[in-house]
Amino acid sequence: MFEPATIKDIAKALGLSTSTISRALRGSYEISSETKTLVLEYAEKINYRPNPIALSLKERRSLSIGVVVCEVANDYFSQAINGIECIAYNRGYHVIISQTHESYEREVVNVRHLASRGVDGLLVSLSSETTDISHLQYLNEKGLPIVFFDRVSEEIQTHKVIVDNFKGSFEATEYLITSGFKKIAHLTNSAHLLITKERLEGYKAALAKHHLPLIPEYIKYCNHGGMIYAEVENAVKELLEMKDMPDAIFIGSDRLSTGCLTVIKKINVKTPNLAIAGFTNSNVVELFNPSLTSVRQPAFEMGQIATEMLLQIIESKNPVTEFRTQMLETELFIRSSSVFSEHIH
Amino acid sequence: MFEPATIKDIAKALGLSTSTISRALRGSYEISSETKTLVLEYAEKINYRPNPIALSLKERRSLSIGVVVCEVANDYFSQAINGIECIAYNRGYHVIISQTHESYEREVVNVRHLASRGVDGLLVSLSSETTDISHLQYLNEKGLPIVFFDRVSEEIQTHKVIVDNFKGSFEATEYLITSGFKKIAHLTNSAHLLITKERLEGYKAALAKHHLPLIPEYIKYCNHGGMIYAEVENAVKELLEMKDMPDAIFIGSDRLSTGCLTVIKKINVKTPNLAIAGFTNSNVVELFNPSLTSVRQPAFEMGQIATEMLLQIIESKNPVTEFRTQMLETELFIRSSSVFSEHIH
DNA sequence: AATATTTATGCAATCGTTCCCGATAACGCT
DNA sequence: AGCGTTATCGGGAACGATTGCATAAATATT
Repeated sequence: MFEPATIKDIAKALGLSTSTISRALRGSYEISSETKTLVLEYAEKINYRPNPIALSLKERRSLSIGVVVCEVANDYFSQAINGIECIAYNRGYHVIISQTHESYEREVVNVRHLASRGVDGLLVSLSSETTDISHLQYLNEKGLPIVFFDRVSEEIQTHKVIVDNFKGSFEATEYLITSGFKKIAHLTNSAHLLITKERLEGYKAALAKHHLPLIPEYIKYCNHGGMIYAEVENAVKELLEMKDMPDAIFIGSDRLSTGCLTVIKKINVKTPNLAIAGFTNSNVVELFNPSLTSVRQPAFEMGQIATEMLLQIIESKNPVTEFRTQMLETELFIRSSSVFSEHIH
Repeated sequence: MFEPATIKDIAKALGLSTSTISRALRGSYEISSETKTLVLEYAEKINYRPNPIALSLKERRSLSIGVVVCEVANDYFSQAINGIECIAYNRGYHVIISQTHESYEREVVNVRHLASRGVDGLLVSLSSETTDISHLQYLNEKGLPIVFFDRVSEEIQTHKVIVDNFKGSFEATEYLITSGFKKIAHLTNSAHLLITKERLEGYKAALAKHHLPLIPEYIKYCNHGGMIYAEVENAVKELLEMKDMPDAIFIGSDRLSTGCLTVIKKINVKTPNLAIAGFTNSNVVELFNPSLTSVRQPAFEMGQIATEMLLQIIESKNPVTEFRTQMLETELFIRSSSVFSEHIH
């Protein structure tokens, strides 16, 4: 089958020892230049590539990092992975991606799998089901570098990359309010997630600032983060069937934003005065109808920063004990979905 | 740092040899049941996991497969990767993803990188720039299993998963024609790709069947597959600025479809009678405005089938010489973008 | 010419695991 | 008692690459 050339093959062919070959290939000063060129030319000829697996075993590292996300078919995460891959490949690392599909159990399995596979570090964005993080805590304490991005854990001390969820949420909600909407619902992810809490707080703060009442029935959680369509449909329907129906919905997650629009389109409810704003990283959000005022996260950049942080830990000589949490800004893109005047006339 | 327990640690702790431990852990018949339980219990206690890197070196396999696509932030490919991951993880394989960003050079680098990293096989969808496939040919001849999906090469004999591009293209074009459109342009990917040729043929055949002229100026290629916005913008503008402007555009690729809609929206051209149909796997295509009649590929299923094919080659005892090309059907989703009556009144 | 130094190379251990052998008992059979 | 058989375990060589140490030859120094 597939048998790449080894250092032994070169040694045998040239009548030298493997150590000489190894040194010649790495350009060691102890090897005569004639031998060096001899070895290099032959290696080139037979297209020799060092076996990274053997190197991993010896060097006790794999030059690969593991990524744990809920799924790749998601605008935010696929963009973040782009950023991760961009940095990782430049620094000679492979990226191994695994998806939890928002399941705690799959998260545990994947994390263990990656760790035992010998990744040098882990980039993690928690699943919406996860409350217990001992599987990560254990590995982290054992010395496996971990960096969180977006969906972080407060219980583990390590580098983290997040956005200012409170502010992003506050701004979007306030924008709805200043556009004339008074009854703003909040459709959001699982309550376990820190991002959910932070975004909820931003929403609450905006209501409070403008002296609007906080109506608990207006807040709908989707524990599967929109992975199950029925869950989103139920939540949206419940909002639209309330006797005191909201006039706007602020949505706290990427998948729920598109999910909510899909539901509204599908059930074909006449919602002339319903404004919608939400977190999403869709590149085609301006094409949506009903349109969507969006809060966009710098996904690509977050992936890049998280990867740089991880590689810093991995490649650091002495154990890293000082950790930082880098917070980036969201961007608000205003579209007609939340312009009150467009709806009333 | 991170130092997992090894078989040697167990051997030393229990006063046995490494061979005995190895055999006990694998349940060999030569080991007494007392020793077995002793070893198993101790291994459990210290949470022993076999080192997959050492195993890879010994077994000459890595239990990982490489995936080469243009990018993951693309509806079709992220869905296909979902299918790939689904099968691979169930069979105990890791998935290593690399992106070419439609660059031939990056494709060569990534393929070499993956091969030298010791993946057991490769799932490939060619970049739009690729014409020379000797980098894959070489590895394939050396015995590295490769399976193509979607963007396949005719020059390599191996398993392939495709859709009936001709038919999908024909149906969509014919639908535009029977909806009353007579001047149908074709915006498509790089001419190098087989899918481009097949989709062009389907388009041509539909025109021919309905006795419509084939106008060469109506066919626009985007050699970067839509990765560069300006390329798409130019192509669309050229179409819209023709004196005999087309009344419909049929688009041959996922990214170009959304790209084209974005251009039309952005340049804010009044196009009341312009119908648009195109290949796309967007899950939110029904939200688009202008709307888009879409040809959808069974991406998830294609990923699954390709992975099953690859694992079949990898795990086969004797060299596989009989290869098959599995062709799946596309699905046409009709939306108002291409309903003539909606535009004329 | 004898010794010191430099130059160029090989040996062997190492990483964690498996597996082909050999070794050592205990046991059964004639 | 002598032999073969079986059960149970250890030794050591792989897998591919690196590297400290030893060694040999060549050259330089006194």
